[in-house]
Amino acid sequence: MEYLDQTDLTILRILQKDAKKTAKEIAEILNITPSPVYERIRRLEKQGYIKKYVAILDKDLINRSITTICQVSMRYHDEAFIEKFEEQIQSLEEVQECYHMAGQIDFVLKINVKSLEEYHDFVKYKLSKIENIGVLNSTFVLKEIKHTSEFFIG
Amino acid sequence: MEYLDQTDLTILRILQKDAKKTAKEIAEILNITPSPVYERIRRLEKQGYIKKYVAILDKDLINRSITTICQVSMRYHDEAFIEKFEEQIQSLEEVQECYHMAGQIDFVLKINVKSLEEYHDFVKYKLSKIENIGVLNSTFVLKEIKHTSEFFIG
DNA sequence: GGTGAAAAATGGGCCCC
DNA sequence: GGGGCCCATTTTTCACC
Repeated sequence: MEYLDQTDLTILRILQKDAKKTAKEIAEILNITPSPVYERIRRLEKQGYIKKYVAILDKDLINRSITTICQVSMRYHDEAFIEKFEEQIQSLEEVQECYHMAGQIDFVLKINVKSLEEYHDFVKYKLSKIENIGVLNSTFVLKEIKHTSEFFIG
Repeated sequence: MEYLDQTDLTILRILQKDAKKTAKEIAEILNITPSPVYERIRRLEKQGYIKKYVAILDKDLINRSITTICQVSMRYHDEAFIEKFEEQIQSLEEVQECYHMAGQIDFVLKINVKSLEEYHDFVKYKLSKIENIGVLNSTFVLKEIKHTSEFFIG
């Protein structure tokens, strides 16, 4: 694995805040010409540092205002059950995040829905249909204090 | 607030998956010319549906492999304490997400760090320095099953 | 650093509500 | 008459040498 220099890190910091910044703009910040900036960005994409570029939408405007954190524990912990659970979670479009955890809680899920009614339907018809779920504990987000896709670089 | 038609929704679905799709490519999918696609995207940006465009980085490659979910409860629930807590959390760059929750747990945080040692330092020197924290319970992510910035549209 | 290709952005004009 | 779409043009950016 090759290491990144300060120029690479600066480029990554800029792009994870604003992917629309042009190579020219970044070049001005770095006091170099646009060409090496292009090349570095292409390299960072190719090496996998930059996975993709996405638009971040306003969840209230697109009617996904309700966010819940849902803790799930399995009844049995066979490899097969775990894998099947993970597979099924992937396909649930309401689930934005899912983590397999250390400790008593097996999985933590973050779910976005339109309304409390929709969450009810989600749990009733989708989540609880997954077999082998033991404990299922939902808590509702009152306010989003911070939510970013950025990582601290450096 | 104006409503979005199916064309708008399709554009949003495409862009939150891949912001590099050109207006021309989107136009081909929609069977229209690029111009209305441009115009709609500008409008969606102006109206706030699209908040920003960002690069998604690989957290392992940039050395943020350790993710923890941290549950925090406050000792006192004065407005002033809550607001100060929220303010201080905003400025912690290790914290990627923070939600004010309903229920016994006041806040849920998602934190990315390089190593267990760094997490130790984070809790010791940053998080626990915030006054009025009562309970602080960290659990570690063993595996990221799903993590997307996309919302289900529709 | 420079060049050809491509995409973004803009403006005029058309058609259908 | 207005909104949305198409087409043509200019400007900017990209990608490659």
